[in-house]
Amino acid sequence: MRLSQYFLPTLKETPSEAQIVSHRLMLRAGMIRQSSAGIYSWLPLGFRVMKKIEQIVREEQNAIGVHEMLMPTIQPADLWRQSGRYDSYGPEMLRITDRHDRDMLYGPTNEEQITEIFRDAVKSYRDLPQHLYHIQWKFRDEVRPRFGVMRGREFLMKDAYSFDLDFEAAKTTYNKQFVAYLKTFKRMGLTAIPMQAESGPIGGDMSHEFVILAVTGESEIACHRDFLDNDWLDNIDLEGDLQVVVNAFTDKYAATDERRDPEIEKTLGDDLVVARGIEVGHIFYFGKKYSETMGAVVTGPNGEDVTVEMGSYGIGVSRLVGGIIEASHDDDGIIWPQSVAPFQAGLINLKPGDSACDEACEALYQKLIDAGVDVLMDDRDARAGAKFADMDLIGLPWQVVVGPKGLKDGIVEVKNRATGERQEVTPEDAVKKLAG
RNA sequence: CGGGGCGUGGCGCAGUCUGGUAGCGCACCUGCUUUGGGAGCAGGGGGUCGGAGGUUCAAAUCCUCUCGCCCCGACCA
Repeated sequence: MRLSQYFLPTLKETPSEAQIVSHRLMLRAGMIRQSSAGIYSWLPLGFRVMKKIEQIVREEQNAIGVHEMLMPTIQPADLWRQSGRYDSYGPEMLRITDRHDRDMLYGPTNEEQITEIFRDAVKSYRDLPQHLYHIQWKFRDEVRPRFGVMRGREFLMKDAYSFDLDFEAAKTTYNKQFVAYLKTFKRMGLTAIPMQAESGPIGGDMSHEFVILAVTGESEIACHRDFLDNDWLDNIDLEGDLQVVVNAFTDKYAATDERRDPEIEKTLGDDLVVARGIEVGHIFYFGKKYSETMGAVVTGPNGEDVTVEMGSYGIGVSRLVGGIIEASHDDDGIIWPQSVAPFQAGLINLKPGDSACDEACEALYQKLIDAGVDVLMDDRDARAGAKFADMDLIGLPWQVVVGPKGLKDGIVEVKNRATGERQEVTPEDAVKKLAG
């Protein structure tokens, strides 16, 4: 991509409404613009990151055999009357009336919708288990949206729903998602700690929040120090026995604020860490809560009616964009992990109009593309300082700087955004380095 | 929803107390000079001060109402 032809409206100054670092950086880096409180437009750069995150989530869901589908954003109120949640959900639910005066709502979640689909289609235990997900926009009319996209009213979420015949099967499904979540967040360069959590208005017994640590985190958490000194985490074979992996994580103490246990914490002593975290995922087993109220029943092996066991598994996709920035930035801007970076590298032409620079950049640009490197070339007629500042701000993992001075010696500079390390190499070596 | 703050050009702000029809920096346009970490000089365009009503000879400034946004708290992916 050529920056001269791209839409990247960066800001030198921070808009006054943005307080926390991810919100500030997302506005300054031209990733988002606010439409109204808690509702954002995603500009090209931000959209790319969100799509990268979405794709990682998708791949890990597909890998455990969950099937992708898509349910609507607008749902009929009657569906929610069946579960009783139309009345209990409260003002967080955005209620709409259509032209025929029918009660509708903008979905804050999709348990009712998926349960209706399931119960109308699945009648025999032979068709179990079923495990489905979609990645769709949700709306929750928060009283007080804040923190930019981390606590918006409109947000993109992956939510999966499982249907099993009995508790044992449901537990296995839960474990699959548990491990899939570990892999998903790890791929994004995050350390997400599974924590015992309240199951909230969705209800249920077995529930874990996946929390990433950040000083600006929204809530306090407590956990065993081991989660931070995470070399043992790297030694867990995520491909191994599910229950063993899940136990490895759940055996160590980790709890959200409302679930903390003073007794256990006393025994931990110096191993106790209290920190702030951002919830990026939440998995629930809630048994028959919806299957009972909505009649999701199959015929069992002995001809008896069996009310199915359900669970739901959410990941805040749009929230993760902000969450990753909270976990990975410095004074100059964002530092994207490779896997979610909007481009892998930035190519800075320090002197557009200079034929040596132009030719070297065009050649490098093409070679990088040919080598499969997603590159953003800053070919704007701007000053060097502005280009460096913008490139640091948008946080691409690598920067290749091409200027007249280096070119005299046949050299370009490769900078690692995360470490700040710079190397002077030939253009050929630069391509090798980035492609490798 | 309780408490607090703020709305003045694209962004950041001053001016409001002590009314006299708008200013600064950045950004933008033109020209010249510059060119390896957000350039310099000169010239230029853009706002009627969130909105409505009121007081006054005169309102960004005073009064009333209203809308929006932000922060703390309660609540939440």
